[in-house]
Amino acid sequence: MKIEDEIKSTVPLDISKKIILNVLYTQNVITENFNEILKPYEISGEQYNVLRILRGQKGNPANMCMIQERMLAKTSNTTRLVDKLLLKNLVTRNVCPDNRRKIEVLITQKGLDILTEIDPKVVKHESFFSNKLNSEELEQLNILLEKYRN
Amino acid sequence: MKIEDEIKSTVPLDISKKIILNVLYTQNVITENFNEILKPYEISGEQYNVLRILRGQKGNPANMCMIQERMLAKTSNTTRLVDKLLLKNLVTRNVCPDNRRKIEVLITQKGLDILTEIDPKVVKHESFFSNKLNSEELEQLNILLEKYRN
DNA sequence: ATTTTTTATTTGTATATACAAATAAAAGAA
DNA sequence: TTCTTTTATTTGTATATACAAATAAAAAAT
Repeated sequence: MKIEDEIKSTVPLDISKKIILNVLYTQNVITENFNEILKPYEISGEQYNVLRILRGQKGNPANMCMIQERMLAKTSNTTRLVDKLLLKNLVTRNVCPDNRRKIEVLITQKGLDILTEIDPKVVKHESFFSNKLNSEELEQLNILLEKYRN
Repeated sequence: MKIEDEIKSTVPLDISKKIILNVLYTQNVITENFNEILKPYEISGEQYNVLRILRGQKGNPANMCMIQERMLAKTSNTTRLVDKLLLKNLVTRNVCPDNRRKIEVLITQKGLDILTEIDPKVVKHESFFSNKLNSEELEQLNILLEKYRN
């Protein structure tokens, strides 16, 4: 479906506006779809993102700054996301002994187990969208998005 | 900058995941940039979106359902967005005489004036991104996004 | 050694998202 | 006409975003 139809636009839009709307709308579709996957696990998309970053640390603790700069939304409030994960025992949080300003955050086994359970569903989610394009188109879309953003 | 660098990914990502992250991250960049434009006018991106929809009605009142289905984020809470706009006298809200379940929302002259002031900045914002691609690439990006989303 | 600046994190506040439940009027069925 | 269903909107609650200000420890400057 064309973006004009998705937002029931009455006037024709120029290509610059269509692309902006298309990126914003596609993000919404992806996110809504992903939220459905996460619902049974009672974690939000941003909380999942933090867990994924922590797993990527492979046992090394992450501090708040590190998590922040790896987040997609650079203005996410990492403190409060970690608070929520802590309540669910999916992470641990301790003051760094070398630098008492820093906080060491680690994913727990329970956190790792949840990610392992979600993993195949994430792959399916990614395929659901990417299957609609052939591999050449996928590469092209990725290149164009990066060039568009600069 | 490649998406892996933006999120400081340590492991190589496959193309399906890269595109998802790229769409989500590009949306964040576009939105942050657009928020900067709106800041002096003290309206949010979603409030701007409602005003834009109301202007598109060309004097005909819009009801909540109509606004909702024209929004980019289909789960936006239109009632509360209109509440905020009402407080700033940018819209009017009245019960529809023909169907007392429906609400007629209209943009005020003050609302139209603000949009007129913002218009050239929106064009500049759109160009800021689209200037990075030639017209063939723009068409291609638009087509690929729509095909990707289905 | 004390003061200033920088760095890391937390807290506060307004707005928005996501989703469920409540309200209330209109339309349709018995 | 009365009851039931559908439609349109509002309200409640938890979470997240956006941004500014506060806190506090480390590093640098005097």
